[in-house]
Amino acid sequence: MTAKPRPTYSAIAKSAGVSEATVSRVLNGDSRVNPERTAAVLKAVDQLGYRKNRAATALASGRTGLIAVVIDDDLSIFDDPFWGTVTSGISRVLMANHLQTVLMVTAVNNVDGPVAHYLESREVDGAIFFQLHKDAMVRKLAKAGLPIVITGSPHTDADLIFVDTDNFGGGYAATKQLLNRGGKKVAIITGDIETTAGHQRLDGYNQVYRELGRVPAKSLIRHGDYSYESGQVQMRHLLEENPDVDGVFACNDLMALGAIAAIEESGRTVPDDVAVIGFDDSIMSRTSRPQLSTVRQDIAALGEAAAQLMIAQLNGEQVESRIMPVELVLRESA
Amino acid sequence: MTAKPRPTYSAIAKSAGVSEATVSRVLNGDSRVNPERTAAVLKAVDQLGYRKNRAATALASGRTGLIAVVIDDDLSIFDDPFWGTVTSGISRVLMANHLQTVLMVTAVNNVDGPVAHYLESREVDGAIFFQLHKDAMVRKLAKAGLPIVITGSPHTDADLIFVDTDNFGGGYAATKQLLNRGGKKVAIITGDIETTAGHQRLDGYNQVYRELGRVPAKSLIRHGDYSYESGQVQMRHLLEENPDVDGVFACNDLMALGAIAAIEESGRTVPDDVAVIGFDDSIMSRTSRPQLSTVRQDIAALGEAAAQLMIAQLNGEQVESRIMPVELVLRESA
DNA sequence: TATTATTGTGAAATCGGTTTCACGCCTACG
DNA sequence: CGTAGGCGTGAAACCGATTTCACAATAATA
Repeated sequence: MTAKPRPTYSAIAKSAGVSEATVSRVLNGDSRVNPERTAAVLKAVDQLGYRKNRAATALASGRTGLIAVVIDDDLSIFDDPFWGTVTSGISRVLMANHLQTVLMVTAVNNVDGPVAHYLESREVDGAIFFQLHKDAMVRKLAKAGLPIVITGSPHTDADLIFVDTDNFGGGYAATKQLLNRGGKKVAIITGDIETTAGHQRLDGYNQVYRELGRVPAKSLIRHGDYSYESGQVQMRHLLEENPDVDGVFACNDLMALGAIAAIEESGRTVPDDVAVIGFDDSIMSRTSRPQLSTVRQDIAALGEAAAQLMIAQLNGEQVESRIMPVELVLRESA
Repeated sequence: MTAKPRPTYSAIAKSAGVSEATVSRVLNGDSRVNPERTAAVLKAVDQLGYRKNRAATALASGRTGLIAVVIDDDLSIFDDPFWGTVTSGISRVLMANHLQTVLMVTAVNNVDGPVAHYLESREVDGAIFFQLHKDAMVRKLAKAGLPIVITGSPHTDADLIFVDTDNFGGGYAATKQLLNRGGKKVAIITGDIETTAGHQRLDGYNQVYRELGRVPAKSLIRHGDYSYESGQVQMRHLLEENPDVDGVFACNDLMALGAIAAIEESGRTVPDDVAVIGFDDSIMSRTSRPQLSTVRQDIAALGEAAAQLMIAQLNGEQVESRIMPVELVLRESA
C-alpha cells in the first residue's frame, strides 16, 4: 500500500483543463483570469484536496512564510510567563495570516553568529525580537532589508519599529495613585535601569513630582534588578533612610512582593503604614497577601500588535511603532 | 548597488572544479568522495561564504528542517512559565542540531482542522505536543508516519512516545516526607484528575499509605483544579472534616499557596500545625511566606529530552518514552 | 479602417539543491 | 583469463511551485 502522492499543480491543471501558470494565477489572486477557469481551478483544488507545498513556494517565490521570534537566551527571560503570553499572541495573529512562527532561543550578542547568518540567509521573511540588550545585530539585519519588529523598546533610538508598553504612563499612574491616597513620601524601586523600560517607569514617577512642583529626595529612588531579593533589600534601605516613607512604586510585581516582606518584617503593615504598587499584574499579584495593586498591561495584545506590525511591513505598508496602554489595578496593597 | 547574489552549488562546483553532484555529496557527508575533492569543495565553500538555501533543500530532499511545537490554546497553558521553560529547552537542543522550532499556539481539538492539515502536509519533519487533553489528532498523525513526541503523558496508553516528569515519584516523596516528619494524618489536594499527571501524583500518595499498611480516609483526598482558589477552598473543607489534619500535599505550588492561606485563616500555623508541600518549585515557592517546600522538576531538561527523542526518531532510531526524575526541596512549609 | 494597447493564456525557464543513472576504472573471485 | 562486483564521478532528471515571455484575441485609438 503506497500512500497516494499529494496532488500538484500538474494534477490540478489537468483536472481543470488549464495550464499550470493559470493555476498559479488563481491561487495567488491574480485578477485577470477568466471567471470560468477560475471556478474550474478552484473546483479541482477542492476535489483533490490540494495544498501548496511550502518548500516549493518558498524556492520559487523567495518568500518562506516564516517569521522568526528571537529571544535572547542570556536573560533566560523565557522563564518569565510574560514572554510566553506575548509569544502566543504573536503566533495567533501570524497563523491567522498564514505565517508560521519560528522560535529561536539563543544568544543574540554575536553580530556574526549563527543566528545572524540564519536570519540574513532569508530563511525567514522577517524577525521579531524580544527585549534587546544590544541591538547591533538587529540594526545590521534591518539595514540588510529584513523586516523587523522589536517587542520592548530598542536600546538606542534608531528608526527601528517596536511595540512597547506605556512604561511612562504606568509609572505615572502608580505614583499618582500613591500620592492621591494621602501619601506624602512616595519612593520608587526601579528595575534594571539599563533597560529603556526601567528608565521610562522612573520618568513617569518623576513627572508626577514635577507636576506637583516637588522633587523627590534622592534617597527615595532605589535601584533594584527586578528580582524578589532586590525588592526586599532596597526596601530595607528605604525604611532605614526614610522611616516615614508611606508609599512605594516597585517596577515589577516580584520586587513589590520583596518590598512587602521587608515592610512587614520591620513591624509596619501594608497598606496602612506603607502602600505598595507593583507592575505587571502577574499571577502573584493575586495570590499574595495582601493582594497586590499593580499596573496591568495587556500582554497578549502586545504580541498581537507586534505581529500586526510585521504583517504590515511585509505588505509594504509604512508602519509606525506603537505604545500599548496600561491600566492601574487596585487591590489591597494600595 | 545591487546586493551580490548568494553563491550556489554552481559557483562552488566551478570554483572547486567538480560537479554539483559532488558538492552535494560532500555537503551531505557522503563518505565515498575523493579526499582531495572534498577538501577543494570545503575550501570553496569557505571562501565564498556559502550557505545552503533551506527552501531548495527542503524541496529536493523532502526534509524541511522544521519541528513543530504544538500548544493547545484551549488551556492557555502558555501563560504558565512552565511551558516557556520547556519550550526554550526544546529550542536549544533543536538548534544545536540544525533544526528550527515552529511554534503553533492553537486549538488542537480538531482532527481535521488547519493544524492537522499543516502537519500532515509534511511542512515540518516532526511535531512535539504539549499536555494533550485529546489525542485523537496526534494518534492520526502518528499513524500517518509523522514523528511525534508528547511532553506530559498521553491520555490513553497508546504507543505514543512521550517524556514526562516522575509524577508518581514526586507524589510519593512528598507524602513520605510529610509522614516522616511526624505527620499522622496527611491529606492530598489533587490537580485536574482528568490528566494523567494528576492521577499519577495521587497514586504516589496512596502508595506511601499502602506501604505502611494503612488506607487514607476518603475525606483526606480532595480534588482541586490547579488554581489558587481551588487550593484554598479544598483546604477549608479538609480542615472542617479533619480538624486534626497535620500535613497536606498539594499537587502544585499554586494550590499549596491557597491551602496555606486557608490554614492560616483558620488560626493554625504552617508548618507547626499543618505542614504543606507543593509541586513545581515555581518562583512563587520562594517568594511566599513561609517559603514553600515543593517537588522540583528540571523543566528545561524535560524540553531537552523531548527534543532529543525527536531527533532520535528522525535518525530512525528506536526510541522509548522517558520519565524525568524529581527532587524534593525542603524549605519552610514542611 | 488601420493601428496600437490591453488582456488572457500556455510553454518554458527558473529557483537551488538532491538523487538516480550510467559510465569508466579497479579489485576479487571462479 | 573472463566476468561479476564496487567505487568515484558527472550528466541530467527531478522536487513543485512562480514568473517571464511570446502570442493570440480583443478593445481602444487615430
